[in-house]
Amino acid sequence: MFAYKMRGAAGLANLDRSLISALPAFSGLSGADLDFALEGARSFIVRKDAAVFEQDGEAHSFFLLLHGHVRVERLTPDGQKVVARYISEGELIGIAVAMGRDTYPASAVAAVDCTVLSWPNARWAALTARIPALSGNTLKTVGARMEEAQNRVVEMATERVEQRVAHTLLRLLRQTGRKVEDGVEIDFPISRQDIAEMTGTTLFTVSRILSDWEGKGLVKSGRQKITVLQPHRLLVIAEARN
Amino acid sequence: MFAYKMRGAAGLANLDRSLISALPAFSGLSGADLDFALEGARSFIVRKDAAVFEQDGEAHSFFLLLHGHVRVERLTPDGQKVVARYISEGELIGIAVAMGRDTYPASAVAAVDCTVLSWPNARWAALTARIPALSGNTLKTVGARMEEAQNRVVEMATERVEQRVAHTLLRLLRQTGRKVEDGVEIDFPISRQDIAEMTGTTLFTVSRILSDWEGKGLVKSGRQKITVLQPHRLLVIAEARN
DNA sequence: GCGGCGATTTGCGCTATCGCAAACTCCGCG
DNA sequence: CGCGGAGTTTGCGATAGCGCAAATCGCCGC
Repeated sequence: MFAYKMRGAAGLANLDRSLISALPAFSGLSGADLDFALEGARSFIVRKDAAVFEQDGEAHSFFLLLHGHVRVERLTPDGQKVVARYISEGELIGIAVAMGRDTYPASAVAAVDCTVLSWPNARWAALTARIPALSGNTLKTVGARMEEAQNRVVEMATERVEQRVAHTLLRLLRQTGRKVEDGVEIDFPISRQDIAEMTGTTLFTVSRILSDWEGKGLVKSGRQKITVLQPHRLLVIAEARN
Repeated sequence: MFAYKMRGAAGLANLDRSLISALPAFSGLSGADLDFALEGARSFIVRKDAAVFEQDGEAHSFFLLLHGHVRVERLTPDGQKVVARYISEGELIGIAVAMGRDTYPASAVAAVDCTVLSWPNARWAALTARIPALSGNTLKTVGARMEEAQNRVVEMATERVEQRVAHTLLRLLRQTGRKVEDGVEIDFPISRQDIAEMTGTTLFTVSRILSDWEGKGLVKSGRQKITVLQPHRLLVIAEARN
Protein backbone atom coordinates (compact mmCIF):
# COMPACT_ATOMS: atom_id res chain seq x y z
CA MET A 1 0.00 0.00 0.00
CA PHE A 2 2.60 2.51 1.05
CA ALA A 3 5.20 3.36 -1.48
CA TYR A 4 7.84 5.45 0.14
CA LYS A 5 11.09 5.77 -1.57
CA MET A 6 14.09 7.06 0.25
CA ARG A 7 15.86 9.76 -1.55
CA GLY A 8 19.27 8.26 -1.96
CA ALA A 9 21.75 9.56 0.55
CA ALA A 10 19.51 12.37 1.69
CA GLY A 11 17.25 10.06 3.64
CA LEU A 12 19.19 10.06 6.85
CA ALA A 13 21.87 12.52 5.98
CA ASN A 14 21.80 16.14 7.01
CA LEU A 15 18.93 18.03 5.54
CA ASP A 16 19.49 21.63 4.71
CA ARG A 17 17.84 24.38 6.70
CA SER A 18 16.90 26.09 3.52
CA LEU A 19 14.34 23.37 2.95
CA ILE A 20 12.13 24.76 5.66
CA SER A 21 13.40 28.19 6.58
CA ALA A 22 10.91 30.04 4.42
CA LEU A 23 7.85 28.06 5.48
CA PRO A 24 5.13 29.63 7.62
CA ALA A 25 5.24 26.78 10.14
CA PHE A 26 8.86 27.58 10.91
CA SER A 27 8.81 31.28 10.31
CA GLY A 28 11.10 33.41 12.36
CA LEU A 29 13.36 30.65 13.64
CA SER A 30 17.06 30.96 14.26
CA GLY A 31 19.46 28.79 12.30
CA ALA A 32 20.07 26.63 15.36
CA ASP A 33 16.36 26.11 15.83
CA LEU A 34 15.99 25.18 12.18
CA ASP A 35 18.69 22.56 12.55
CA PHE A 36 17.00 21.30 15.68
CA ALA A 37 13.71 21.10 13.83
CA LEU A 38 15.28 18.93 11.14
CA GLU A 39 16.68 16.41 13.59
CA GLY A 40 14.96 13.10 13.18
CA ALA A 41 13.40 14.13 9.89
CA ARG A 42 13.69 11.99 6.78
CA SER A 43 12.89 12.85 3.23
CA PHE A 44 10.90 10.57 0.96
CA ILE A 45 9.63 10.45 -2.52
CA VAL A 46 6.03 9.41 -2.86
CA ARG A 47 4.98 8.34 -6.33
CA LYS A 48 1.80 9.56 -7.99
CA ASP A 49 -1.25 7.73 -6.63
CA ALA A 50 0.64 6.30 -3.67
CA ALA A 51 -0.48 7.14 -0.13
CA VAL A 52 1.56 9.28 2.22
CA PHE A 53 -0.60 7.91 5.03
CA GLU A 54 -3.96 6.17 5.21
CA GLN A 55 -7.23 6.85 6.94
CA ASP A 56 -7.62 5.04 10.27
CA GLY A 57 -4.01 3.91 10.08
CA GLU A 58 -1.97 4.24 13.23
CA ALA A 59 -0.48 7.73 13.26
CA HIS A 60 3.23 7.19 13.66
CA SER A 61 4.58 10.28 11.94
CA PHE A 62 3.74 13.75 10.79
CA PHE A 63 4.78 15.21 7.48
CA LEU A 64 5.69 18.27 5.52
CA LEU A 65 5.08 18.42 1.80
CA LEU A 66 8.25 19.76 0.20
CA HIS A 67 7.31 19.37 -3.42
CA GLY A 68 4.25 18.27 -5.35
CA HIS A 69 0.54 18.11 -4.58
CA VAL A 70 -1.31 15.82 -2.22
CA ARG A 71 -5.03 15.03 -2.17
CA VAL A 72 -6.63 14.49 1.23
CA GLU A 73 -9.43 11.93 0.94
CA ARG A 74 -12.01 10.55 3.31
CA LEU A 75 -13.73 7.27 2.67
CA THR A 76 -17.24 6.75 4.02
CA PRO A 77 -18.24 3.44 5.63
CA ASP A 78 -20.07 2.50 2.44
CA GLY A 79 -17.11 3.24 0.25
CA GLN A 80 -17.86 6.66 -1.16
CA LYS A 81 -14.89 8.96 -1.47
CA VAL A 82 -14.84 12.64 -0.59
CA VAL A 83 -11.88 14.88 -1.30
CA ALA A 84 -11.31 17.08 1.72
CA ARG A 85 -8.67 19.33 0.17
CA TYR A 86 -5.48 19.54 -1.78
CA ILE A 87 -2.24 20.27 0.01
CA SER A 88 0.33 22.56 -1.56
CA GLU A 89 4.07 22.74 -1.14
CA GLY A 90 5.26 23.78 2.27
CA GLU A 91 2.23 22.65 4.23
CA LEU A 92 2.15 20.29 7.18
CA ILE A 93 -0.01 17.17 6.85
CA GLY A 94 -0.86 14.24 9.00
CA ILE A 95 -0.41 16.19 12.21
CA ALA A 96 -2.71 13.87 14.10
CA VAL A 97 -0.29 13.98 17.00
CA ALA A 98 -0.83 17.71 17.42
CA MET A 99 -4.53 17.15 17.80
CA GLY A 100 -4.15 14.31 20.25
CA ARG A 101 -5.31 11.65 17.81
CA ASP A 102 -3.66 8.30 17.37
CA THR A 103 -5.01 7.50 13.92
CA TYR A 104 -5.14 9.58 10.77
CA PRO A 105 -8.64 10.92 10.10
CA ALA A 106 -8.13 10.80 6.33
CA SER A 107 -5.83 9.44 3.65
CA ALA A 108 -3.30 11.55 1.80
CA VAL A 109 -2.59 10.52 -1.78
CA ALA A 110 0.04 12.00 -4.06
CA ALA A 111 -1.56 13.76 -7.03
CA VAL A 112 1.85 13.85 -8.68
CA ASP A 113 5.24 12.53 -7.64
CA CYS A 114 5.98 14.27 -4.36
CA THR A 115 8.83 14.94 -2.00
CA VAL A 116 7.85 14.67 1.63
CA LEU A 117 9.62 15.24 4.91
CA SER A 118 8.55 13.08 7.84
CA TRP A 119 9.18 13.09 11.57
CA PRO A 120 8.28 10.39 14.04
CA ASN A 121 5.41 11.54 16.26
CA ALA A 122 7.65 11.58 19.29
CA ARG A 123 9.48 14.58 17.84
CA TRP A 124 6.38 16.76 18.06
CA ALA A 125 6.59 17.23 21.81
CA ALA A 126 10.29 18.06 21.63
CA LEU A 127 9.72 20.48 18.79
CA THR A 128 6.87 22.38 20.40
CA ALA A 129 8.75 22.47 23.71
CA ARG A 130 11.83 24.05 22.18
CA ILE A 131 9.98 26.11 19.58
CA PRO A 132 6.82 27.50 21.18
CA ALA A 133 5.97 29.41 18.03
CA LEU A 134 5.35 26.10 16.28
CA SER A 135 2.17 25.49 18.27
CA GLY A 136 0.92 28.93 17.46
CA ASN A 137 1.80 28.64 13.78
CA THR A 138 0.16 25.24 13.57
CA LEU A 139 -2.90 26.61 15.30
CA LYS A 140 -3.13 29.22 12.57
CA THR A 141 -2.82 26.59 9.86
CA VAL A 142 -5.44 24.36 11.42
CA GLY A 143 -7.65 27.36 12.01
CA ALA A 144 -7.43 28.29 8.35
CA ARG A 145 -8.28 24.75 7.33
CA MET A 146 -11.21 24.71 9.70
CA GLU A 147 -12.51 27.89 8.19
CA GLU A 148 -12.13 26.42 4.74
CA ALA A 149 -14.08 23.37 5.87
CA GLN A 150 -16.78 25.60 7.31
CA ASN A 151 -16.94 27.49 4.06
CA ARG A 152 -17.51 24.26 2.23
CA VAL A 153 -20.29 23.33 4.62
CA VAL A 154 -21.92 26.66 3.90
CA GLU A 155 -21.50 26.16 0.16
CA MET A 156 -22.93 22.67 0.26
CA ALA A 157 -25.85 23.89 2.32
CA THR A 158 -26.79 26.92 0.27
CA GLU A 159 -25.47 26.69 -3.28
CA ARG A 160 -26.43 24.75 -6.34
CA VAL A 161 -23.98 22.40 -7.96
CA GLU A 162 -22.80 24.80 -10.63
CA GLN A 163 -21.90 27.41 -8.04
CA ARG A 164 -20.10 24.89 -5.90
CA VAL A 165 -18.03 23.73 -8.84
CA ALA A 166 -17.21 27.33 -9.68
CA HIS A 167 -16.14 28.05 -6.09
CA THR A 168 -14.08 24.90 -5.98
CA LEU A 169 -12.29 25.72 -9.20
CA LEU A 170 -11.56 29.22 -8.01
CA ARG A 171 -10.22 27.88 -4.73
CA LEU A 172 -7.95 25.47 -6.59
CA LEU A 173 -6.74 28.28 -8.80
CA ARG A 174 -5.94 30.41 -5.79
CA GLN A 175 -4.08 27.60 -4.07
CA THR A 176 -2.31 26.01 -7.00
CA GLY A 177 -3.07 27.97 -10.14
CA ARG A 178 -0.36 28.42 -12.73
CA LYS A 179 -0.52 31.31 -15.15
CA VAL A 180 -0.31 30.24 -18.75
CA GLU A 181 -0.60 32.06 -22.01
CA ASP A 182 -4.37 32.32 -22.26
CA GLY A 183 -5.48 31.92 -18.67
CA VAL A 184 -4.74 30.08 -15.44
CA GLU A 185 -4.50 26.33 -15.24
CA ILE A 186 -4.55 23.87 -12.40
CA ASP A 187 -1.04 22.67 -12.00
CA PHE A 188 -1.71 18.92 -11.48
CA PRO A 189 -3.87 16.30 -13.21
CA ILE A 190 -7.45 16.50 -11.98
CA SER A 191 -10.37 14.51 -13.32
CA ARG A 192 -14.11 15.18 -13.48
CA GLN A 193 -14.42 12.49 -10.85
CA ASP A 194 -12.03 14.35 -8.53
CA ILE A 195 -14.05 17.53 -8.85
CA ALA A 196 -17.26 15.61 -8.27
CA GLU A 197 -15.78 14.22 -5.06
CA MET A 198 -14.89 17.73 -3.94
CA THR A 199 -18.31 19.19 -4.62
CA GLY A 200 -20.61 16.38 -3.64
CA THR A 201 -21.95 15.61 -7.08
CA THR A 202 -21.33 13.16 -9.91
CA LEU A 203 -18.75 13.15 -12.67
CA PHE A 204 -21.60 13.38 -15.16
CA THR A 205 -22.88 16.61 -13.76
CA VAL A 206 -19.37 18.06 -13.60
CA SER A 207 -18.81 17.07 -17.21
CA ARG A 208 -22.03 18.77 -18.29
CA ILE A 209 -21.12 21.94 -16.41
CA LEU A 210 -17.61 22.10 -17.87
CA SER A 211 -18.94 21.46 -21.37
CA ASP A 212 -21.39 24.28 -20.89
CA TRP A 213 -18.67 26.63 -19.65
CA GLU A 214 -16.42 25.62 -22.49
CA GLY A 215 -19.19 26.49 -24.94
CA LYS A 216 -19.37 29.93 -23.37
CA GLY A 217 -15.60 30.39 -23.58
CA LEU A 218 -15.15 30.44 -19.81
CA VAL A 219 -12.77 27.53 -19.58
CA LYS A 220 -10.83 25.14 -21.72
CA SER A 221 -10.67 21.62 -20.49
CA GLY A 222 -9.43 18.25 -21.52
CA ARG A 223 -8.32 15.00 -20.05
CA GLN A 224 -7.41 15.68 -16.40
CA LYS A 225 -6.64 19.28 -17.23
CA ILE A 226 -8.58 22.47 -16.74
CA THR A 227 -7.62 25.97 -17.80
CA VAL A 228 -9.73 28.89 -16.69
CA LEU A 229 -9.81 31.55 -19.35
CA GLN A 230 -12.06 34.09 -17.66
CA PRO A 231 -11.84 33.84 -13.87
CA HIS A 232 -14.02 36.91 -13.35
CA ARG A 233 -16.93 35.38 -15.19
CA LEU A 234 -16.48 32.23 -13.15
CA LEU A 235 -16.69 34.35 -10.04
CA VAL A 236 -19.95 35.83 -11.25
CA ILE A 237 -21.38 32.33 -11.52
CA ALA A 238 -19.99 31.35 -8.13
CA GLU A 239 -21.47 34.33 -6.36
CA ALA A 240 -24.78 34.48 -8.19
CA ARG A 241 -27.79 35.02 -5.99
CA ASN A 242 -30.18 32.16 -6.25
CA MET B 1 -26.77 44.78 18.88
CA PHE B 2 -24.68 43.38 21.68
CA ALA B 3 -26.44 42.73 24.92
CA TYR B 4 -23.87 41.97 27.53
CA LYS B 5 -24.89 42.26 31.11
CA MET B 6 -22.29 42.47 33.80
CA ARG B 7 -22.87 40.09 36.58
CA GLY B 8 -23.13 42.42 39.55
CA ALA B 9 -19.94 42.65 41.51
CA ALA B 10 -18.38 39.65 39.85
CA GLY B 11 -17.63 41.55 36.68
CA LEU B 12 -14.32 42.95 37.72
CA ALA B 13 -13.92 41.31 41.09
CA ASN B 14 -11.84 38.21 41.61
CA LEU B 15 -13.09 35.22 39.73
CA ASP B 16 -12.66 31.90 41.37
CA ARG B 17 -10.22 29.34 40.02
CA SER B 18 -12.82 26.68 40.36
CA LEU B 19 -14.63 28.27 37.41
CA ILE B 20 -12.01 26.99 35.01
CA SER B 21 -9.87 24.46 36.83
CA ALA B 22 -11.75 21.46 35.47
CA LEU B 23 -11.88 22.60 31.85
CA PRO B 24 -9.84 20.86 29.17
CA ALA B 25 -8.35 24.12 27.93
CA PHE B 26 -6.77 24.70 31.33
CA SER B 27 -6.20 21.13 32.36
CA GLY B 28 -3.23 20.40 34.53
CA LEU B 29 -2.52 23.95 35.65
CA SER B 30 -1.22 24.96 39.03
CA GLY B 31 -3.34 27.21 41.24
CA ALA B 32 -1.06 30.13 40.53
CA ASP B 33 -1.37 29.59 36.79
CA LEU B 34 -5.14 29.42 37.11
CA ASP B 35 -5.17 32.75 38.91
CA PHE B 36 -2.91 34.17 36.24
CA ALA B 37 -5.24 32.87 33.57
CA LEU B 38 -8.16 34.67 35.15
CA GLU B 39 -6.41 38.03 35.25
CA GLY B 40 -8.12 40.42 32.94
CA ALA B 41 -11.13 38.18 32.54
CA ARG B 42 -14.65 39.45 33.02
CA SER B 43 -17.84 37.52 33.38
CA PHE B 44 -21.00 38.45 31.51
CA ILE B 45 -24.52 37.27 31.14
CA VAL B 46 -25.75 37.05 27.56
CA ARG B 47 -29.50 36.87 27.18
CA LYS B 48 -31.20 34.36 24.91
CA ASP B 49 -31.00 35.44 21.26
CA ALA B 50 -28.37 38.06 21.97
CA ALA B 51 -24.97 37.83 20.25
CA VAL B 52 -21.76 37.08 22.11
CA PHE B 53 -19.93 38.36 19.05
CA GLU B 54 -20.85 38.97 15.44
CA GLN B 55 -19.57 37.76 12.11
CA ASP B 56 -17.06 40.14 10.48
CA GLY B 57 -17.00 42.22 13.63
CA GLU B 58 -13.61 43.36 14.86
CA ALA B 59 -12.26 40.62 17.09
CA HIS B 60 -11.44 42.38 20.34
CA SER B 61 -11.89 39.52 22.79
CA PHE B 62 -12.00 35.79 23.16
CA PHE B 63 -14.50 33.94 25.30
CA LEU B 64 -15.22 30.91 27.41
CA LEU B 65 -18.77 29.67 27.78
CA LEU B 66 -19.32 29.01 31.47
CA HIS B 67 -22.98 28.18 31.38
CA GLY B 68 -25.66 27.78 28.71
CA HIS B 69 -25.59 26.97 25.01
CA VAL B 70 -24.39 29.09 22.13
CA ARG B 71 -25.20 28.69 18.45
CA VAL B 72 -22.45 29.53 15.95
CA GLU B 73 -23.98 30.94 12.77
CA ARG B 74 -22.61 31.99 9.44
CA LEU B 75 -24.51 34.32 7.17
CA THR B 76 -23.99 34.07 3.43
CA PRO B 77 -23.68 37.20 1.28
CA ASP B 78 -27.26 36.69 0.09
CA GLY B 79 -28.59 36.39 3.60
CA GLN B 80 -28.97 32.66 4.09
CA LYS B 81 -28.07 31.40 7.53
CA VAL B 82 -26.09 28.24 8.25
CA VAL B 83 -25.58 26.93 11.76
CA ALA B 84 -21.97 25.83 12.10
CA ARG B 85 -22.28 24.19 15.51
CA TYR B 86 -23.52 24.50 19.04
CA ILE B 87 -21.09 25.27 21.82
CA SER B 88 -21.41 23.57 25.17
CA GLU B 89 -20.35 24.65 28.62
CA GLY B 90 -16.64 24.90 29.17
CA GLU B 91 -15.65 25.51 25.55
CA LEU B 92 -13.64 28.39 24.18
CA ILE B 93 -15.26 30.51 21.48
CA GLY B 94 -14.29 33.49 19.41
CA ILE B 95 -10.59 32.62 19.53
CA ALA B 96 -9.94 34.53 16.33
CA VAL B 97 -6.79 35.89 17.90
CA ALA B 98 -5.33 32.39 18.22
CA MET B 99 -5.78 31.87 14.50
CA GLY B 100 -4.29 35.20 13.57
CA ARG B 101 -7.58 36.68 12.41
CA ASP B 102 -8.76 40.15 13.24
CA THR B 103 -12.46 39.62 12.62
CA TYR B 104 -14.78 36.86 13.79
CA PRO B 105 -15.58 34.38 11.02
CA ALA B 106 -19.07 33.72 12.40
CA SER B 107 -21.62 35.00 14.86
CA ALA B 108 -22.27 33.39 18.22
CA VAL B 109 -25.82 33.68 19.51
CA ALA B 110 -27.07 32.54 22.90
CA ALA B 111 -29.58 29.71 22.57
CA VAL B 112 -30.54 30.26 26.20
CA ASP B 113 -29.41 32.77 28.80
CA CYS B 114 -25.67 32.21 29.10
CA THR B 115 -22.77 33.07 31.36
CA VAL B 116 -19.62 33.91 29.49
CA LEU B 117 -16.09 34.76 30.48
CA SER B 118 -14.19 37.15 28.23
CA TRP B 119 -10.60 38.26 27.90
CA PRO B 120 -9.24 41.08 25.77
CA ASN B 121 -7.29 39.69 22.82
CA ALA B 122 -4.08 41.10 24.18
CA ARG B 123 -4.19 38.55 27.00
CA TRP B 124 -3.82 35.67 24.56
CA ALA B 125 -0.14 36.22 23.96
CA ALA B 126 0.56 36.54 27.67
CA LEU B 127 -1.43 33.43 28.45
CA THR B 128 0.19 31.22 25.85
CA ALA B 129 3.61 32.54 26.79
CA ARG B 130 3.19 31.66 30.44
CA ILE B 131 1.07 28.55 29.87
CA PRO B 132 2.49 26.70 26.85
CA ALA B 133 -0.04 23.89 27.31
CA LEU B 134 -2.79 26.31 26.36
CA SER B 135 -1.64 26.40 22.73
CA GLY B 136 -1.54 22.65 22.62
CA ASN B 137 -4.94 22.27 24.26
CA THR B 138 -6.46 24.83 21.94
CA LEU B 139 -4.92 23.06 18.98
CA LYS B 140 -6.71 19.91 20.09
CA THR B 141 -9.99 21.75 20.40
CA VAL B 142 -9.66 23.38 17.01
CA GLY B 143 -8.55 20.08 15.53
CA ALA B 144 -11.65 18.39 16.88
CA ARG B 145 -13.84 21.14 15.44
CA MET B 146 -12.12 20.84 12.10
CA GLU B 147 -12.77 17.16 12.05
CA GLU B 148 -16.40 17.75 12.89
CA ALA B 149 -16.61 20.24 10.05
CA GLN B 150 -15.00 17.71 7.70
CA ASN B 151 -17.49 15.11 8.83
CA ARG B 152 -20.29 17.45 7.95
CA VAL B 153 -18.81 18.04 4.52
CA VAL B 154 -18.72 14.29 4.00
CA GLU B 155 -22.31 13.96 5.19
CA MET B 156 -23.52 16.75 2.97
CA ALA B 157 -21.70 15.24 0.02
CA THR B 158 -22.84 11.66 0.39
CA GLU B 159 -26.03 11.38 2.45
CA ARG B 160 -29.65 12.10 1.83
CA VAL B 161 -31.49 14.63 3.93
CA GLU B 162 -33.06 12.13 6.29
CA GLN B 163 -29.68 10.63 7.13
CA ARG B 164 -28.15 14.05 7.67
CA VAL B 165 -30.92 15.03 10.04
CA ALA B 166 -30.46 11.77 11.92
CA HIS B 167 -26.70 12.32 12.20
CA THR B 168 -27.23 15.88 13.33
CA LEU B 169 -29.72 14.86 15.99
CA LEU B 170 -27.39 12.17 17.28
CA ARG B 171 -24.52 14.63 17.38
CA LEU B 172 -26.61 17.08 19.36
CA LEU B 173 -27.62 14.34 21.75
CA ARG B 174 -24.02 13.37 22.29
CA GLN B 175 -22.96 16.95 22.91
CA THR B 176 -25.91 18.24 24.88
CA GLY B 177 -28.38 15.42 25.43
CA ARG B 178 -30.21 15.20 28.73
CA LYS B 179 -31.62 11.91 29.90
CA VAL B 180 -35.30 12.07 30.72
CA GLU B 181 -37.86 9.51 31.69
CA ASP B 182 -38.62 8.04 28.28
CA GLY B 183 -35.55 8.93 26.26
CA VAL B 184 -32.97 11.66 25.70
CA GLU B 185 -33.89 15.24 24.95
CA ILE B 186 -32.00 18.17 23.59
CA ASP B 187 -31.24 20.48 26.40
CA PHE B 188 -32.16 23.81 24.79
CA PRO B 189 -34.95 25.12 22.57
CA ILE B 190 -34.36 24.16 18.96
CA SER B 191 -36.72 24.74 16.05
CA ARG B 192 -37.26 22.93 12.76
CA GLN B 193 -35.69 25.96 11.15
CA ASP B 194 -32.54 25.57 13.27
CA ILE B 195 -32.19 21.94 12.24
CA ALA B 196 -32.76 22.87 8.62
CA GLU B 197 -29.95 25.41 8.89
CA MET B 198 -27.65 22.73 10.29
CA THR B 199 -28.41 20.16 7.63
CA GLY B 200 -28.75 22.28 4.54
CA THR B 201 -32.42 21.71 3.93
CA THR B 202 -35.73 23.47 4.59
CA LEU B 203 -37.87 23.57 7.69
CA PHE B 204 -40.62 21.88 5.68
CA THR B 205 -38.53 18.86 4.95
CA VAL B 206 -37.36 18.65 8.55
CA SER B 207 -40.95 18.83 9.72
CA ARG B 208 -41.97 16.02 7.39
CA ILE B 209 -39.10 13.85 8.58
CA LEU B 210 -39.83 14.42 12.25
CA SER B 211 -43.53 13.74 11.71
CA ASP B 212 -42.61 10.50 10.00
CA TRP B 213 -40.28 9.49 12.82
CA GLU B 214 -42.87 10.42 15.39
CA GLY B 215 -45.37 8.16 13.63
CA LYS B 216 -42.86 5.34 13.92
CA GLY B 217 -42.29 6.01 17.62
CA LEU B 218 -38.69 7.04 17.12
CA VAL B 219 -38.94 10.52 18.56
CA LYS B 220 -41.38 12.77 20.32
CA SER B 221 -41.27 16.37 19.30
CA GLY B 222 -43.08 19.58 19.88
CA ARG B 223 -42.52 23.26 19.76
CA GLN B 224 -38.76 23.83 19.88
CA LYS B 225 -38.26 20.56 21.69
CA ILE B 226 -37.15 17.15 20.54
CA THR B 227 -36.91 13.97 22.58
CA VAL B 228 -35.34 10.91 21.04
CA LEU B 229 -37.02 7.78 22.29
CA GLN B 230 -35.01 5.16 20.40
CA PRO B 231 -31.51 6.40 19.59
CA HIS B 232 -30.43 3.05 18.20
CA ARG B 233 -33.13 3.08 15.53
CA LEU B 234 -32.10 6.63 14.68
CA LEU B 235 -28.56 5.39 14.25
CA VAL B 236 -29.79 2.74 11.85
CA ILE B 237 -31.35 5.45 9.71
CA ALA B 238 -28.24 7.61 9.94
CA GLU B 239 -25.91 4.84 8.85
CA ALA B 240 -28.13 3.24 6.24
CA ARG B 241 -26.38 2.33 3.02
CA ASN B 242 -27.87 4.17 0.12
C1' DG C 1 -59.34 33.01 29.95
C1' DC C 2 -58.48 35.08 25.59
C1' DG C 3 -56.02 36.96 21.69
C1' DG C 4 -52.27 36.84 18.78
C1' DC C 5 -48.15 35.36 16.87
C1' DG C 6 -44.51 32.38 16.01
C1' DA C 7 -43.91 27.49 15.13
C1' DT C 8 -45.46 23.60 12.79
C1' DT C 9 -47.96 20.65 9.52
C1' DT C 10 -49.45 19.22 5.10
C1' DG C 11 -50.76 19.25 0.14
C1' DC C 12 -49.20 19.96 -4.50
C1' DG C 13 -46.63 21.07 -8.39
C1' DC C 14 -41.81 21.71 -10.12
C1' DT C 15 -37.02 21.14 -11.23
C1' DA C 16 -32.21 20.41 -10.36
C1' DT C 17 -29.68 16.70 -10.28
C1' DC C 18 -28.95 11.85 -10.16
C1' DG C 19 -28.17 7.24 -12.29
C1' DC C 20 -27.29 4.51 -15.94
C1' DA C 21 -26.24 3.17 -20.72
C1' DA C 22 -23.87 3.83 -24.77
C1' DA C 23 -20.71 6.00 -27.57
C1' DC C 24 -16.63 8.52 -28.21
C1' DT C 25 -11.77 10.36 -27.52
C1' DC C 26 -7.30 10.32 -26.59
C1' DC C 27 -3.05 8.90 -24.31
C1' DG C 28 0.46 5.55 -23.54
C1' DC C 29 2.33 1.21 -24.51
C1' DG C 30 3.97 -2.45 -27.17
C1' DC D 1 1.29 2.83 -35.67
C1' DG D 2 -2.52 0.46 -33.98
C1' DC D 3 -4.73 -1.35 -29.59
C1' DG D 4 -6.76 -1.05 -25.12
C1' DG D 5 -8.54 1.19 -21.47
C1' DA D 6 -9.27 5.14 -18.71
C1' DG D 7 -11.46 9.39 -18.96
C1' DT D 8 -15.20 11.94 -20.95
C1' DT D 9 -19.54 13.20 -23.27
C1' DT D 10 -24.40 13.01 -23.95
C1' DG D 11 -29.26 11.36 -23.92
C1' DC D 12 -33.10 9.95 -21.31
C1' DG D 13 -35.98 8.84 -17.62
C1' DA D 14 -36.67 8.87 -12.48
C1' DT D 15 -37.03 11.29 -8.01
C1' DA D 16 -35.63 13.52 -3.76
C1' DG D 17 -36.42 17.49 -2.02
C1' DC D 18 -37.65 22.45 -2.79
C1' DG D 19 -40.91 26.31 -2.63
C1' DC D 20 -45.11 28.18 -1.66
C1' DA D 21 -49.84 28.48 0.17
C1' DA D 22 -53.01 27.57 3.54
C1' DA D 23 -54.43 25.69 7.66
C1' DT D 24 -53.56 24.45 12.40
C1' DC D 25 -51.42 24.42 16.81
C1' DG D 26 -49.84 25.91 21.25
C1' DC D 27 -47.33 29.30 24.21
C1' DC D 28 -47.14 33.68 26.47
C1' DG D 29 -48.66 37.84 28.06
C1' DC D 30 -52.41 40.71 29.40
